[in-house]
Amino acid sequence: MTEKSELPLALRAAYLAMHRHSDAQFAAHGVTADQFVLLATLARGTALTQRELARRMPSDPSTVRAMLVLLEKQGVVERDVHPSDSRARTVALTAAGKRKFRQLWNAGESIRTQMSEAIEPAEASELVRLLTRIAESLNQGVLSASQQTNENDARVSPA
Amino acid sequence: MTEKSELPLALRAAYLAMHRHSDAQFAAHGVTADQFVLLATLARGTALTQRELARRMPSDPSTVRAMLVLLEKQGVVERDVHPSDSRARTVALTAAGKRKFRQLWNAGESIRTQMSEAIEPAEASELVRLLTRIAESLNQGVLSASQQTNENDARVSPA
DNA sequence: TATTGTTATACTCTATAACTATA
DNA sequence: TATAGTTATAGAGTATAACAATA
Repeated sequence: MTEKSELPLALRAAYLAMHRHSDAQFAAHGVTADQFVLLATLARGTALTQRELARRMPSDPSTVRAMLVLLEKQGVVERDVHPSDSRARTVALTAAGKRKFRQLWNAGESIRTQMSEAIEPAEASELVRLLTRIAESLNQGVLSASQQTNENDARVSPA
Repeated sequence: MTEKSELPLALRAAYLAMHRHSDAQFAAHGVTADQFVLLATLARGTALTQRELARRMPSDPSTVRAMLVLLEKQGVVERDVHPSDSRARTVALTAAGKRKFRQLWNAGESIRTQMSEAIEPAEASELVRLLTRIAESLNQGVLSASQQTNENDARVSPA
């Protein structure tokens, strides 16, 4: 019962600490922690549609659009018409965006190190497992049918 | 190495899921998840100064002030001059604020239940322990001397 | 001199709803 | 009819810097 009421605040405290340190670290590179997540998502799955990008963040399509507009101004992201669905637009890192992302990944290394070294290696994998399970449990029944596509779907090739 | 790079995203995913579900749950009561955290902080340590409230959230004093202005309009929070330090102001829940907080606590019960039931009880206490350790590690050296006061300090009685 | 809080200001993220164009 | 994206709009959190009042 104690953990039940403490867990939300502990989760919040850990996330906020990470988020603020990340913002501080990335500020020198002109991006926010959330923009870093967007770039990282693109780096792992190139040429996603905006909708698919939003689903993976996870975030809202209109939020993602606002972020993309900012990132396009920086020249790190570009949008092109989708080859088979002319309603849709694909999003990808530019060459400059890929360089920027590598810089950002290195800039974030100290935070990742500090987080993983705060606990034992076995505890880290346990922690990831528990966090993932909680996220899945909370999101149970929230995703619409179209959002439940497989991670390997929704590339440029027809979903 | 896998966990090291996955942990940040897993932490983010779990927090965002919780935060969005909380916002949705509290929206019917006219408050946000972050405002709930502020009210909960007040409920546990009445008559804090704004600065101390910000430290415990944790948040920024000017952010907290913006939130307090919104909450004062709702009549759930009141600020009074500090009895011994007339620069400072104490913040407390009004009677209506205490009622509101009890409603909100009940409204959040389903989320707390869902989170704690997604994992084993023993895992829940482990999870809280690991999250707390990570937060502490990240905040190491960040707090200024005045912020490192004991949890029992900084009430209305002289700190 | 240092600290508490306020004010002004600006930016990012968030999200809903109405809309256009296309599937 | 449903879907992808845009636009307009609004609000909420975040944080910095300059300032007044007080310790």
